[in-house]
Amino acid sequence: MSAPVALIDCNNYYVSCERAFDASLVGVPVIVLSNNDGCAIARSGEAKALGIKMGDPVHLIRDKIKAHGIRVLSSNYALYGDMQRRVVAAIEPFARDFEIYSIDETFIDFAGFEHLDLAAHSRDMREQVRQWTTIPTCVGIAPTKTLAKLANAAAKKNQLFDGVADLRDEGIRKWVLDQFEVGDVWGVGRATAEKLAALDIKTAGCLRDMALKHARGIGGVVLERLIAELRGVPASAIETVEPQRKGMAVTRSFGTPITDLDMLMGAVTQYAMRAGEKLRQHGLVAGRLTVFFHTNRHKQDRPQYSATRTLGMQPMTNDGLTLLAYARRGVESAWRNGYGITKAGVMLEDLIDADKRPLTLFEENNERRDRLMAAMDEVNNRFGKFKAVPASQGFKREWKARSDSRSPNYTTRIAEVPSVKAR
DNA sequence: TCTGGGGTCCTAGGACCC
DNA sequence: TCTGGGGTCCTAGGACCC
Repeated sequence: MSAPVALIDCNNYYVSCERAFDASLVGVPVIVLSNNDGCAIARSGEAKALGIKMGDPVHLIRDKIKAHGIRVLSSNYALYGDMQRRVVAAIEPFARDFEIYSIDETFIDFAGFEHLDLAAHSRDMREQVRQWTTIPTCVGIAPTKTLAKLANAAAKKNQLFDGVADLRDEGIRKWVLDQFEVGDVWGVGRATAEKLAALDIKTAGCLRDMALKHARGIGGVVLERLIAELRGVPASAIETVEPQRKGMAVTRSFGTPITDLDMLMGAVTQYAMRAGEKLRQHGLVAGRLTVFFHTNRHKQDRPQYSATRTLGMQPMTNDGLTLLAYARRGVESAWRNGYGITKAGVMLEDLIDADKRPLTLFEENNERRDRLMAAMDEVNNRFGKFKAVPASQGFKREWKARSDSRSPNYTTRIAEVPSVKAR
């Protein structure tokens, strides 16, 4: 049998982070909203029990929120990102190697740990995370990542497991696989689940037993690999080094629709500058920029317009003002009067390390510009976002996303650190 | 009034080459 | 009747994930 892997996953992560600093949120239904306060992207157990679904638009559940006194919070990514560091620090001593898979999930390589009682070991790990961060977690152990995902889901769903499910045992594995729907399997989305259902493949157990050749026709190599994993044959390794990123994006919905070119330029200016900041943070340059904007697709009775412009950038760059110039060009060429634009974004592709950047013929010396960017980064880091901006960003930012009930930056801004009062 | 943001991977098809 | 056979590279779009 292949070496065991585990997945440790934080329960209701964003809500749990908020609860770590606000005891009044414990024991009551809580939801955390997406950017722009649009829909529910995290729910406490109590909120789930009230029937709030992942992604429910908040304006459609107003009645429920009111009737049950559900606490509603805007998302606070600075807090969640910082808490993740603490969670990972607690996990680290328990693992030989690990892969941070998402903001609330970490895969663990337990190769060489087989002599331990891994369930007990995992319970100790959960306890460590809880002690350091108050955040509750579940752990799934299995021979493959896909099975570890299912094990984790089983640990969350079934009290019997007491937070840690080990699917290395064939009998338990079979029992669990027959309990989960095919759409619950990691990598099976709605489209594939529908195709499989038409073939009467409805549970994870059925999917495991599907003929590989048949699977290839339905879901390509992806589904084929997934079935191998369900059978206990690893098709995806634990990636312990962070892979080079392929793209980077800054996109936002607007608090109110934009009908004016200058105002759209204001938003796009901010996104391009922010994209440049992200490039510099990661020590990268980009060779291609895409700018897009569109109307509200949920309002089909209104005039719709959607535009995308992709521009090659030579030389490759991470200079904010250069990115901005490309983005402006794209927006100008695509703009049409008479539409209410509700979302726009800047995306960067062809990323490489800044020090591997190919030099082009007759390239100018960029030292002054590099210093300007470094100075802007410094100002914005020290004094807060958007303190140093190009004039085209404007000062009003009327299109700014809503974020009406964001919690304080308890751990990342000194002025917002909670204080303990002596009595 | 009102529906997120940021990623990855795969596939099909076109352009181009020998 | 009938119009090569590979390759590579690039792009757009779909599907999926958290």
